[in-house]
Amino acid sequence: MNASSNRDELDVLAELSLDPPPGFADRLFASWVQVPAPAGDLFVAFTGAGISYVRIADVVSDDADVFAESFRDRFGRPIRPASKPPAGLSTALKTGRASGLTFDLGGLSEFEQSVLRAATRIPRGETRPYAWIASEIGRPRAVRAVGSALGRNPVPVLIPCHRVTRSDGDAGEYVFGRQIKERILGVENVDLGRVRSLAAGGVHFLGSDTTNVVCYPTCHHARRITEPHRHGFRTIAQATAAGYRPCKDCRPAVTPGG
DNA sequence: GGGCGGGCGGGAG
DNA sequence: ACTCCCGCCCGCC
Repeated sequence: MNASSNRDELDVLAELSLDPPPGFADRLFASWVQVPAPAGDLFVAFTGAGISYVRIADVVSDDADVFAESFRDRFGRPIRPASKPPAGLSTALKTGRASGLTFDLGGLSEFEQSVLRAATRIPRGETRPYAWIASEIGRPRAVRAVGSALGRNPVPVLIPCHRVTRSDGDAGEYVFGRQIKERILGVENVDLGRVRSLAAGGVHFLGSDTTNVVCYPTCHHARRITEPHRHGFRTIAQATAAGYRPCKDCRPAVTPGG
């Protein structure tokens, strides 16, 4: 290596560092914001493609540096504070609905993405069993795999995997621990204890004999059924045999075993 | 009501 | 490629 070729290489490097293409920094760096949410402050990371990573500040760490470092560990990419939150975030937090948000879920498998998409369809104040997700995505026996996929949800709270519970009314596992899951569901006004006591009595679905529609117990329609018209069912098969049809909103699933 | 086997995607060898 | 193992499960003994 002689002096002149060394000179050329330096020129090339200098050009790279002095003249970055427009938007280069924005493509290199992801962005983060801290926003208040009903269940506590959220750190939200996003790229040009959408929201890619969420942690609950109080639960993991209030320290933004810790969040930024965990993002870099996971995605191998730098991140810096954003001047404004991604479009639709404040609305999504107010309504508890993820529609209107764009997520960057690159790196997840098709199966995982379809599981997360199904989870976004669970309204605030309601829950669905893991088996419901499995049924929604056309893989009715992949119930446990659904749990595994939800366990890898990079954007918890915004994609509400906390609204997926065990069919016996137990909250089930959660990235941040089951206590946090129960706390968030409490904030969202879900009465899990009621689901649990119904399930303990063998009731997984509620129907109204005025509409002949059968729902999950937390469905907003089920909650409006007055006591004299309320009928419990162990399985959807039993409900349909009794002349009920599945609710079009909560779409109770015919479970493989029942 | 706890324990057990069925079920299935993903990651590690 | 194939096997083994693990996981936010489910329903039946």
